[in-house]
Amino acid sequence: MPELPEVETIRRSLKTLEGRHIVRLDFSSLAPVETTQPRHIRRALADHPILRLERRGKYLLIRSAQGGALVIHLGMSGRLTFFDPPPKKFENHTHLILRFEDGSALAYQDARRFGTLSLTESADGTDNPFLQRLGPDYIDPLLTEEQFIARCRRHPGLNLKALTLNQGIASGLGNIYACEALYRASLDPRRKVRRSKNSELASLLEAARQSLELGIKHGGSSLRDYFDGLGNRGVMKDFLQVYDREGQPTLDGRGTVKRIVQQARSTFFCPEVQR
DNA sequence: GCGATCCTGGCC
DNA sequence: GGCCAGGATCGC
Repeated sequence: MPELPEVETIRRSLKTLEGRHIVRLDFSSLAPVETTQPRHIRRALADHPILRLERRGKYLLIRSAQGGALVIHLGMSGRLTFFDPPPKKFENHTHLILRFEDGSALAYQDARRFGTLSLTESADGTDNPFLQRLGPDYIDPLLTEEQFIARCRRHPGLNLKALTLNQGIASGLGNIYACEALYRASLDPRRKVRRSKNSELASLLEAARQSLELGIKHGGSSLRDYFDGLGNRGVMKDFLQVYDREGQPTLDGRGTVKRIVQQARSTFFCPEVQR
């Protein structure tokens, strides 16, 4: 479900968590398949305040004043919601509840359980297997064109759609913003990296940045499941050029949107614009 | 590099 | 009942 703009919006909406003292962590018996042992997570977080929230690609980090951080991936259906006061009974599929000293709570909910809950004890996350394989953030200003192109060139056989979805090359794009970025760069998602010029890869980086920043500006795309940490919707859906518009004109009216399947996922694109 | 696979829920 | 869904890993 959530891509970089959605996770960033959630992060910003949960600024209220900073300084809140965690007194208890309640895990469900059906936590996501990839969950670090609850007792390890408890040991790292319980009885200490939250220092701040960080983001790496689509991962959200809840950093404890103790130094370590809970590393959350929301998968397809994950949701984080702050409650003050919390309800007596939480919604179905709530797998973790952080309870704070003042009675408020943060709930992690994930029906499909594709998400992950893990830990890092280091500042840079290099001790965490998920963060370890992550490439630089697309919106990290320290990521240069040259570096991005070099990282792309390691995968000459990938088509451009698969390239954009690969979090090891650069991180943060998911299916929505991958389609949007390729449209913005006027690049055909079926084209191979080896058939692409350096200037085209550079324009893909720039297009990805603009697509993601626009998503952040509009609070993310609420298509079905996504809400920020306070339960608010994002309006980016109204600004999407091609995603979920099969058979309709692109938002800017430059052509008609087609849907194809790549890597077993829908790609929305406009053949008249993208070559 | 590609397809199958992990899950549940909503919609036709 | 079948198909689809903001994801990513794993085995061939």
